[in-house]
Amino acid sequence: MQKFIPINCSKHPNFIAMSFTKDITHHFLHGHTKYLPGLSVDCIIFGFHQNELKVLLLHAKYAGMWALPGGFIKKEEHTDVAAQRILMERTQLKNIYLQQFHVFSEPNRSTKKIYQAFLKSIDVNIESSWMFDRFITIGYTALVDFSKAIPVADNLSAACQWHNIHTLPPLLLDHKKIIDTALLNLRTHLNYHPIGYNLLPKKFTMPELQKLYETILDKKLDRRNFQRKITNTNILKKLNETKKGVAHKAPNYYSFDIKKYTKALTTGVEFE
Amino acid sequence: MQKFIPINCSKHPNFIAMSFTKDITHHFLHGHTKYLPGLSVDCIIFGFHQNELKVLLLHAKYAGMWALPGGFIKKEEHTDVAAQRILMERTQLKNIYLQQFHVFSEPNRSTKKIYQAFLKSIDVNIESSWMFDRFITIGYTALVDFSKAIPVADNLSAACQWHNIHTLPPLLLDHKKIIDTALLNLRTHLNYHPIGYNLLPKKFTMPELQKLYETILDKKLDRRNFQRKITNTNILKKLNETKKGVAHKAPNYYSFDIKKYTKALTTGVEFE
DNA sequence: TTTACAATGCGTTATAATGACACAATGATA
DNA sequence: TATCATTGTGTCATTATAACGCATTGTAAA
Repeated sequence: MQKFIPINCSKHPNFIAMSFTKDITHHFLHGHTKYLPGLSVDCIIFGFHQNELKVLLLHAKYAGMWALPGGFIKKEEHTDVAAQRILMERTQLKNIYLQQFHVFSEPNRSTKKIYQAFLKSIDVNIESSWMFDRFITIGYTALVDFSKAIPVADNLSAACQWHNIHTLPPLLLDHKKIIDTALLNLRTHLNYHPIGYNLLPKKFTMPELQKLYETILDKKLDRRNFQRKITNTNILKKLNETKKGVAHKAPNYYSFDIKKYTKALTTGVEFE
Repeated sequence: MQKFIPINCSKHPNFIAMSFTKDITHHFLHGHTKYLPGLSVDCIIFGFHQNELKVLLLHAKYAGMWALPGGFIKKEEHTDVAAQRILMERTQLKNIYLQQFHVFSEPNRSTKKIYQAFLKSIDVNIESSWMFDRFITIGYTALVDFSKAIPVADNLSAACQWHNIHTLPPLLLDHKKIIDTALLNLRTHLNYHPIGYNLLPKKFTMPELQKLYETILDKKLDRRNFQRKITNTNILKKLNETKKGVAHKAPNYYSFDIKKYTKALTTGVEFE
């Protein structure tokens, strides 16, 4: 016979589940004392890996489907700070390029039924909750270095994973539309601002940078014209180092001139 | 001696004030049953008149200063619809170009003290109200035909007037910052999208259109190059009509080719 | 060791876009 | 009828862009 372990003890086999249930219940019943009601932040976290543009998604336990990493805004918190906090919790990264791009406010933006079914499934009985309300969400775009981000799921999610922008799974609510809008926004942004500092490693080759642009714009660019245009923006520093262990001619390494890059972020550079 | 008139009667000299007090009290005590809490919409309504870019402002009774026309979002309302509603109430105009551009969420965005002083001044005693909370606001930019708009104040305002963008009075809270952001946004927008359809009368002359661009961009443009660039966008129709009663050579009238204009709004046109 | 190869780095050329400016046409006013 | 500020159209030099050529490089196959 199994030895008795008090259910409050972390060694009890049900401990995680019990703590989870307790947390969930508390969040549904009392979350509104900590967070602003009816308003959330969703982060579209873009990464670049193996020549593919990726988005970080959570597999929501309560919905059985994928969703954008999001969260709520504390009573005295700036939404930008809330977004930074959420981004940090999901990727372990600080000081990341992050920018609000659109507010989504369809009147039917509510997961009430989904939450109710979920709560029933875990034997939690909650009649009413702030979480059942309609939510208006502020979309934030983040660009992160894929190799540096460490995806971490929240307690309502079973997984936190990168997904190819072109092969997205079915998504919660209007999250597909939110991602589409974010991508369109990123493309427009790309034409008038430098990009890449947050998406590429410290040093990178010209073909890698070009691939990034091609991936985001979803079209081929002329190799030689690309090099000339990018070089003319003056945001790059050519390093005295070539990539090793590659077939054919080894490409040179570059890094961003962060001073000029930052300046170009505000003043803008024409790209195409 | 003055004849007695029941205070509920519209002929009573205090009627307007009484109704006003009643409306205010109801709004502060029960507004949260109709509107989403802590969230508002502010409209930056741009107009163009006598070669000046104008913004529509309200003189807030409760603050004794000017403020942006704004309002709240109904429980089941899209924020775009809320903005349209507010715009319509202040200008009597429907189907206006309107676009959200930024969310403002400083933690200190609250007019609690201002409201409390105001309520005290009109002998209304309200201890707590949803209106005392911190508000996050969604900024919307509207472009309207100055000559068609009919400014109407709301019941919390003493006046609704156009103000020159360069000579703005002191403004409530962060409203100055909101206008600045809207203007920056408008300038950026101008470079890649057609503009003018909502800011000019149906027919207009080339110098008038140029003045609009110059006013928004706040710089001089070459008359001849401007004409060529605008003409090349193909969004104009040259009318067989010249402006009458002007000294010197009479300029031709133009109107927008609304089909091509609308297309250019989505696909974009380069301006400079 | 030599050669082939695929990718890189640096050009060239034709075309289009841009900025600066010239000049004739216009039409109310003197 | 002459004046003149303003408009409409055109020119030209300069710059930006797209399309493409070719030598260089370093690995891998011959």
